Amino acid sequence: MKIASYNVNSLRAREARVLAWLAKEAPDVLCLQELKLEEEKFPHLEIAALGYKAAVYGQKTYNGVAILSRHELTDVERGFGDGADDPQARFIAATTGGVRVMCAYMPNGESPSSDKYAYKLAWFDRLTRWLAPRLAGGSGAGRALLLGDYNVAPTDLDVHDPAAWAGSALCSAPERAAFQGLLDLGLVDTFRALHPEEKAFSWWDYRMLGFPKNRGLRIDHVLVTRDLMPRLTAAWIDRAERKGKQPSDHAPVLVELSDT
DNA sequence: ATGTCTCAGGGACTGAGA
Repeated sequence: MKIASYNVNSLRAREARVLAWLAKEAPDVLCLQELKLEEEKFPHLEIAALGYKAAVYGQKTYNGVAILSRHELTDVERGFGDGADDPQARFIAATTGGVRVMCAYMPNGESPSSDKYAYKLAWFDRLTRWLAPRLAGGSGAGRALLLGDYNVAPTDLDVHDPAAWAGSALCSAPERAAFQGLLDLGLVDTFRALHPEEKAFSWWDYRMLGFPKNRGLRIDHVLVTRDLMPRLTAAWIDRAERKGKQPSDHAPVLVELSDT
């Protein structure tokens, strides 16, 4: 079972490219972030033509997430349902192919002095509180994945120039602590588990020749429950998808799980 | 070197967000 996550930075601007990637890569499940459109504008027909069902949580202009799957999608949850009155569409979960898939677009945070940074830390706290009871037990609790654009580089190994990024949003200690808080719930960073020493990135700034100079960060992650780890056979970043004409600023990240 | 991309509003460009 191949499961992928891809921040597309506008599905409208990237539709042909994303559909071509989906057809070529043929994952069982694909989580999308930064759709930047309402569900009414989601290309349901084109996605269905490739053999996928879709659960969408959209929003005009910003944010927006979706889960695509070759299998049925059940028990769809949009947002945390925690009464926070948050209009930002950043989280969707569904059960498919025998696993619980949770797709997230974490806030960027801008800079530690920004209101957006406080929102980011609060959002991680809401996610952690939402997740804790769901991973604590019950049927299926042990077979779950949390994947998406975390907007956090967990360690300096995930940063092209740690000194330049020290203390900045995406790399600051409180954000890394929030990321660790998710691991403490019993989740594992799949890429790092299989590639403990590898310096690899999933996002490169459009500016300053970020990609040609490989000045990137690893901020897109596939976390899985410890119960799923014995099934994990591969975890990788599709760096080639960041090349070519009109790419997203992110590359897709993927994992392969054996069937049993 | 605040250097790119995307969107909305409004109908050319500016500002926001990343």
